[in-house]
Amino acid sequence: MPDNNSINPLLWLTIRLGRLVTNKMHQQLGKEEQNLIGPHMGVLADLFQQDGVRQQDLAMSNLKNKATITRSLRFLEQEGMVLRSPDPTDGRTKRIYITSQGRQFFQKMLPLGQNVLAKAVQDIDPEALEKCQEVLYKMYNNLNQ
Amino acid sequence: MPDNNSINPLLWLTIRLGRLVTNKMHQQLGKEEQNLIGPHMGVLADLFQQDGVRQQDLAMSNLKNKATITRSLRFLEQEGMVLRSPDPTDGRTKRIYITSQGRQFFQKMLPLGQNVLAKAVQDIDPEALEKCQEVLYKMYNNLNQ
DNA sequence: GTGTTAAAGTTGCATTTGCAACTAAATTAT
DNA sequence: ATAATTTAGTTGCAAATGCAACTTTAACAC
Repeated sequence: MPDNNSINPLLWLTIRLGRLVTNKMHQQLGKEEQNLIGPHMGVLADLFQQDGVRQQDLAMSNLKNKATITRSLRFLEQEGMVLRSPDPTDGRTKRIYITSQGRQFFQKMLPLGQNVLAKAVQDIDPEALEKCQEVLYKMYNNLNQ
Repeated sequence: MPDNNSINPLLWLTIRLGRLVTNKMHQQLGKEEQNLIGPHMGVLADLFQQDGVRQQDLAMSNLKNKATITRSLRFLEQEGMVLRSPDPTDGRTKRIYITSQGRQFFQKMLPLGQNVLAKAVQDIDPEALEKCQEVLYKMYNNLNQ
């Protein structure tokens, strides 16, 4: 039976592990890169996987407010990492593209994620990890409706 | 073989799921409670489970900077949720206690977490969930060294 | 077609946050 | 014992964030 009078450990873990991974990723970055890109990494990561999207799309996938995305993109554009071009068929919309510089930069960051991952999964059965990932993915989809 | 040229889905999931759960918890709160306690909920949650701890302990378990904890506690103290009393044996340290008002308030919040949990885990095999939780716990401990 | 409603993005404002520098107290070295 | 180092907590500052209000454009109603 569910214990309604104490904190659920699964929710607690998702929140804290997410924060821990975020912090560790941030620590992996050098000082320059921390200031350069820290909190905007998620936006760049999304664009690395798919660009040409709208700011609203980035807001939803990043789970951040669209105003925050506006400012992240302004920053990333100043740094030459992304481009904003007006949508030809919808005057309200801007399509966001990652530049080759942005892509190169992000690619340099990928091994840092591998470092964090390696530490996170040490001594964990790969099959259990795979199953865990599937469950997390289901939880994500369940909640993100 | 590990794919070093793309974003690792497990890390991505931990970060995004944590953010999603945090957002959903926040949405569960009423307007008053959002302003009252939103980002300080984690501190109150920790104190609900164990109080009499130092601010530094709260910073570590919350994975936040100790300066942030200072300010969260100042806020929570003003709201009558916590007490700060000087440690009798160490003049640098303050011991933090949750008040009965704080405990009552947090207890009212617990069902909201159950709502989020119920949506998150729907249609997931309970045994798989249990295994997943164990893996997350291991990852947390691995990273938090 | 005109008027109404909805959507995409931006800005003002207040809050949260981390870092670095600081104070005060305890611990360690010598 | 005294000096140097470490630790707990606070504060100044700059950056990130969300909400609400706003502008501009599109979609819809009639």
